[in-house]
Amino acid sequence: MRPPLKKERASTAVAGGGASATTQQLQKRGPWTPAEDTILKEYVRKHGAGNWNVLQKNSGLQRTGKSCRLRWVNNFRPNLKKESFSPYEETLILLLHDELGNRWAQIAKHLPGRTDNEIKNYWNTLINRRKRAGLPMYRLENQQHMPLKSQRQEQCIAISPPALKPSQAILSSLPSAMPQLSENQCVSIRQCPNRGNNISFQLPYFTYPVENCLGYFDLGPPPYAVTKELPSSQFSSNFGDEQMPQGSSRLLDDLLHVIDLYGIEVIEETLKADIPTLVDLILRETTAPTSLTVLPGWYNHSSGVGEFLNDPMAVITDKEIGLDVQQLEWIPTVAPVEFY
DNA sequence: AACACAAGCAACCGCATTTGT
DNA sequence: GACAAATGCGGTTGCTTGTGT
Repeated sequence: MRPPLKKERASTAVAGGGASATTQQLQKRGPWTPAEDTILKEYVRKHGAGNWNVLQKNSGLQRTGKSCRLRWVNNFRPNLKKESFSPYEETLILLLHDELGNRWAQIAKHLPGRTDNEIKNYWNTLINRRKRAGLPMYRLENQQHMPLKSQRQEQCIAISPPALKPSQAILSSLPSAMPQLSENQCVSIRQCPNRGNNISFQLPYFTYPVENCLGYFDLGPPPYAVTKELPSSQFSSNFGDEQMPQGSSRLLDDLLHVIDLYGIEVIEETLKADIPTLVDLILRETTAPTSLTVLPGWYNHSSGVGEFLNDPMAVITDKEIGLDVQQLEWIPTVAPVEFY
């Protein structure tokens, strides 16, 4: 049985905002009926949207002007989209929320055909889902905030750039049961306190799910894990001493995914005004002489992993860091890795 | 089949801002 | 400029629907 309602909706209840209690007591509340919708649409067709209180007085609708406006804006406004959010729209919401916060109306202006209400609902659903799953929120203030450089120095023995471009020695050392790395895929080797399904590198910015881990080298405790490089880790490392711009690495991954799908013009056109810092950094990085190259199909949406290839000259090999992979014991991960 | 619970979404409420007089 | 009404916005509620037991 559902819990007792805190406040039952009643047709005689006093609604908020504007009109007197006497007037409000006559107003109908709750879900709109098809008949009411027809009256509303017909009135707006004849007289246009706006003057909602006049509409309420002249149309015969027993609804407040506010209620009429809300019903129109959220359901009958021209060019409203009815389908679910696309991955592009979802990404835009994440990015814009990171920049603008809970300013739903501002966010909605960047998503034609979408209402602030549905964006707000989408966000709240997303947040609740992540809470239930025990996942962190996207915004930086919800994470431990440290400059990336110091994180790397403390936590990693090798991280991009230079990424560890697998040499033939590494490639040939992979057991046949493991998915094969291609020549141009980048990996990192990091200390890893544990193995199995719950591995985490315990970095504020990077929490690698198991599918990003290709396997482990035993160099003596602790074990070292080999991971595919997320786009953001490749990308952000080129910022030098700069801190990560607003947004988590996952957020940057999502944005790079958008660029991969729709081209860099998309972010220039739609996001430049809202998140200039992040967009500027991306534009700078992607147009610099030693530009990074997004490989086609680097992003696997289902697993959330991807590849981002550095300038070939910036990549070092296992030999260059003196790692003799032939002497290492290779232990496959529990879960197979999806490759593309 | 009946019930309990969770999730998603439409609508409400109160406050802030804008517009009209 | 002062005031009132209209409109817009964001937080919240509670209804509907789906799923598990």
